Amino acid sequence: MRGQRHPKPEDIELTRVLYALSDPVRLDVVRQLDREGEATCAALDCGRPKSSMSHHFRVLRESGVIRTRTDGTAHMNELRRGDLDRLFPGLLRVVLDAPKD
Amino acid sequence: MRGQRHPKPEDIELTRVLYALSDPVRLDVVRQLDREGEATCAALDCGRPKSSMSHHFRVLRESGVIRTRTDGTAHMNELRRGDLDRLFPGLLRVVLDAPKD
DNA sequence: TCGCTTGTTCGATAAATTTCGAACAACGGA
DNA sequence: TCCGTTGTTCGAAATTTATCGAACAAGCGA
Repeated sequence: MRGQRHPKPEDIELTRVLYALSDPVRLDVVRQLDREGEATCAALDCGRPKSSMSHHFRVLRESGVIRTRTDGTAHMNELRRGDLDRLFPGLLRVVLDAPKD
Repeated sequence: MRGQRHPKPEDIELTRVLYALSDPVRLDVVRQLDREGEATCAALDCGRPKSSMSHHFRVLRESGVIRTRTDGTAHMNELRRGDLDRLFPGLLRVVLDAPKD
């Protein structure tokens, strides 16, 4: 439960971001974060065990899609909207507006 | 070298499209098709063997990103711009405008 | 029809991902 | 300090993907 790795904006790669978003569970997390702004991991479980969700959060985090902040024992997650909009203008909007598969 | 499977527009799924685009080789193919409109598989090899490229073309095709038309012994590929723009407006533009990783 | 060209398919191997229980670590409150 | 909560990390198994040579298929021209 240590400081997580977040890529610097200039290290965020399109292919990794697309990959991170290409999973239904992770996409669902992104949609929830869009609606709710911020949320703990627990609040976002998609019916999966903690260890599974932890994996998905890591993929999202290391690709640069979300930022995780430690708040007590909880981890607050939020979209890196600013960075993503700057790097890939419109991507987040397209993905969030798309009909759920 | 048979008739290929192309998903109907209503069967194109966002997560599959994102996945298809999340590979550097495939993304490169998409960029070339954007510039050149249409191209044979051979014209698009990225230094990989035919069998490898054939795999990538299939992923792109079955996800709905490209359409492949048989022309003699050659296969002409093109982006499914219309379908993609209708389903996920802006996605193609964002991806094509993004700086190459 | 023979042969060349273009791609697909098969098979096998290697690598990466996903999943999830169990153990561990950090924090904060009683 | 002890304990409950929140997540991460570890390990292992199952699945999926990527790669690429070799064999195959189809169209076209000589």
